[in-house]
Amino acid sequence: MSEPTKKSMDEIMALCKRRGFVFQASEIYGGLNGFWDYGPLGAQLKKNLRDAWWADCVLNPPAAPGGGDVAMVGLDTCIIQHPKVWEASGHVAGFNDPMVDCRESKKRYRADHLWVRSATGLDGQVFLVCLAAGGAEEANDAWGAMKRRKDVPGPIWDLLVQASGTDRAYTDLSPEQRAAVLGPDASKPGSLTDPRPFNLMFPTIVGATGDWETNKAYLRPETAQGIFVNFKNVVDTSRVRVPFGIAQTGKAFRNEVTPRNFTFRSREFEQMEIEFFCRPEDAREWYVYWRDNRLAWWRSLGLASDNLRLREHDADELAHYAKEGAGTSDIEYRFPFTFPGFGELEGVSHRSDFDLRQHQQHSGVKMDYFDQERNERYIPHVIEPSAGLDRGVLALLCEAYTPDPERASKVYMKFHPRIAPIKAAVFPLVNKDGMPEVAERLRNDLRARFSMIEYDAKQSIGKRYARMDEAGCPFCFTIDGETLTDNSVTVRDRDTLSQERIALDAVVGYLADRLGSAR
RNA sequence: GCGGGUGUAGCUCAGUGGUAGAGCGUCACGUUGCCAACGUGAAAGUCGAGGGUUCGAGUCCCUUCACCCGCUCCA
Repeated sequence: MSEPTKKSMDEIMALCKRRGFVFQASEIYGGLNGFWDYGPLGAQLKKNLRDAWWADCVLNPPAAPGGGDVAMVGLDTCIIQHPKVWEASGHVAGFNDPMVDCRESKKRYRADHLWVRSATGLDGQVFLVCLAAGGAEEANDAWGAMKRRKDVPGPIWDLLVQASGTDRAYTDLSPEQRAAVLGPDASKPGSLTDPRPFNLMFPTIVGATGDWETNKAYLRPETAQGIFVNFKNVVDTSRVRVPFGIAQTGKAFRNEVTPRNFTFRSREFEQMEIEFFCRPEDAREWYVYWRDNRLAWWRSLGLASDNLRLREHDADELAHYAKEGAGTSDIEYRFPFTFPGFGELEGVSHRSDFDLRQHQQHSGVKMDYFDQERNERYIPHVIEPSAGLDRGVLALLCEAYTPDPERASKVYMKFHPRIAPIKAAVFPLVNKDGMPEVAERLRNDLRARFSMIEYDAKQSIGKRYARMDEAGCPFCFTIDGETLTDNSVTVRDRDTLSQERIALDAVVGYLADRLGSAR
């Protein structure tokens, strides 16, 4: 195993454009920040990844911890849900955090993390600010920590020592008072902006004559809630019993503060989410099951190098629904733009019974589940493996990108055959002498049986191999003069460049063996 | 949101005030007959967009958009 090296994101992006994997959205109008389109090869690659996920999570999930079957069903819910869904889920409150910028230090803070004490400086009253995420009690500790710091400049130190009074929220100050506030990382007062709201959800209007006041709705910021609000429907109609899971893929939308890093942080993106419902006592066991199986799944698609890792969250970074749960972890990939760091591909978290309980409370509909085997009633706990489909595609593109100065294309895409957009190519060595007829017949046979099959009779054979290298096609079958006499063809392997002769009528079997369940 | 950089053909880039260019790729024809071969030819550009200065702007100025990098943010 060679040392991981940093690939050039610029080169990967150039190839994505050149070969039709990814285009900038609305490109002819100058593009739109945070939006990307998939070209012909990218669309197929993304579909292959989505299909592999569905096949391995819904249709044929890994065996249960104690052996035996795991019950999984699929769902496809709306992008626009009732606005109350997002009040219940916490997104209306949580996605509207007011933020404060510091003009001097260029830092940005959540307004509700800023706590204020007053002091009297040379120019009159000054307000000091400290940073504390937990609330007023934690702010008290934060002041103590500030006083123990050795790098506080003298004038500020003088203010700090005499700062007094109870902690007040920054958001409670008047505009005049804010002008006298000394930011946590500033040297002079008045560098902080007013709190500005950040609406991470996309608002929209339902109804052709709707107005913003009465008909406001949101594009979903996650697919998960569509599953939770259908929990009862699935239980009542699908003959599933706890433990079981509901899976869904689909678009989600977030007004990211800073879309960045190619498709990694997009404002429109696709998720692949599972909500797995289980008894509270079994949450830890199922958490471990999904965490380990999801990691193994990404490995099985070719992200098998040191570029993939599992990271358990620390207690202090857990989301509101996951505190004190069975665990939360990220499956992370080392992207060129995060190198040597990692970026999140999938999060596996124990959401406890938070969501079902919230919806029960807000809707008034009972979400508890009667377990007939145990004769007990409870609201199930949830283990959520939530993967980013577009991030998965990006990781596959980055992992596959393999520079090779020795070959004509200088680079090839080493996709796992299962997710490679083009499964195989068929070439007549020469576009005459009966070869095209045989090649076209083979192409038709393969297309009837497998996914995307490329046919190319143009230009030299070397160029055609090189084109397939950049597209990441794993196998090329070439019909030559010998085929016409003995019905054999050559197979050219993308990764080894080796060729072998096999019988024409063995090609279908050859491909089927190597593509496995993927077609 | 702040700072830095970039933006010219599908891709990589040259072009410092005076006719829009090259290499590669793409396409056609010929030749070749297993790794971007060769020959001839062709298509392809709102020079990111808008405004200004100028006799004249790809080039200078202003504004704006997009992408990359560093902060920031990331339920």
